[in-house]
Amino acid sequence: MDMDAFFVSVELRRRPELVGRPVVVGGTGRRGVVAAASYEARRFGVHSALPSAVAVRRCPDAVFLPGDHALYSEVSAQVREILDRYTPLVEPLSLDEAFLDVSGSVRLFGPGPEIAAAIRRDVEAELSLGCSVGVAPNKFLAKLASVEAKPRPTPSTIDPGPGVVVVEAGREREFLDPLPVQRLWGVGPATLDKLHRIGIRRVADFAAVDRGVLRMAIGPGLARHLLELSTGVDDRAVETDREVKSIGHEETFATDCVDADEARSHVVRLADAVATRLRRAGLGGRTLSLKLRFSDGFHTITRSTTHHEPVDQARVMVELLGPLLDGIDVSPGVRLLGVSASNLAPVHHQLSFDETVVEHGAREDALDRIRERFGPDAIGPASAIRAGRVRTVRRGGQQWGPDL
DNA sequence: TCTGGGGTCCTTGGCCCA
DNA sequence: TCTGTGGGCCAAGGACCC
Repeated sequence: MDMDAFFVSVELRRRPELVGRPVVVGGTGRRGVVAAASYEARRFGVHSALPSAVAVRRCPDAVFLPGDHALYSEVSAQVREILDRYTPLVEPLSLDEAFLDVSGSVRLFGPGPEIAAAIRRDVEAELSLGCSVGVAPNKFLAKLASVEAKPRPTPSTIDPGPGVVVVEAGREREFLDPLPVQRLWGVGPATLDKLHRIGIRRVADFAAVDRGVLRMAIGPGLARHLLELSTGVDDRAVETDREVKSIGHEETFATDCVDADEARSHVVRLADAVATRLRRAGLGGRTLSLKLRFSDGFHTITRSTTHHEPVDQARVMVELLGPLLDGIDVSPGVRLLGVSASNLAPVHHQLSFDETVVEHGAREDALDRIRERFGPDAIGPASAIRAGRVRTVRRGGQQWGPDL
């Protein structure tokens, strides 16, 4: 199940006067990108991940909206409620997409295509939103089928699309063969280029390719993966509760950071946000990573360190990340800084005999409680203050680029 | 007037150790 | 003792996805 132009459609419910116009949700600043575009905007070549500046050029008449992550999460939860009626096996992929295993629901609700139609009816009737559904024997094919089911913008009009596309078992090749190879999961720009060089343009071309040549071109792992997908094989189950592997925050600045002290205060702020989320999840990260993107050529580096025990305190995180940051020259200009924690494991403060950690743990617990009562901006680490103001990092708070 | 923020997974290379 | 070798962990980077 895949919501149609989700963020834009949610916005149009409260801005009905914009229906039928090119509408773009995303970053409005110089370094912003498009998060979602209405089908009217897509006719001008505007699509998600396109730099906002380019989108403005391609479609000067488009209405740009800043986006409201909290609202989209709320609506996403309402969609989820509808999906839950039809099966307990729902795997959310993002706010606007989910896999459903309905193999156990057929007796109650009818075959897959009927369930798909019922879900579309419910979503439309109760939420005034459109969605597309792919019905297939596995996740990979269902995902591709849902894309085929989507509305299509044409130069003159918008074709509403079939809404539901079914790929029946035994007819996988028929469906897959004519598709361009970039539609396969795992084929991005880099791999596409390599595949083109060895003459693979459509999924059908995999059948004739020399396996050795393919392995040489893209590596054995990806070769095996794509050969399976090209024949419609995908045995991944629908997973209802996938555990998180990492928690992080990153931020692109409106103006480059060239000063080491300023960079450090950004790291303090980001670490504080990451630590807060870790504590909320009852987790700590053994591996802490720093990410920097330089303005010169979009070049990105990461530096990481692994601690003997999971960390969920911002102060400890900064202590560990500080030396990594000190080893990097920021003077050429840094456009993005990120902090993330991986290698996650539960943290048990009460078992620690290290007085310092216990003391600071209690302090950060108090921080969490103050934020719960008075809001996320109520308090923050003093060392994160620049220009006399605490600026906290919020999930989705700056989702699509800086404001300026 | 060029590229966000949240992630996942894979590969490579170094190091340690059995 | 010397020399491989292979596994496990770690660090860094890259590709990809929504």
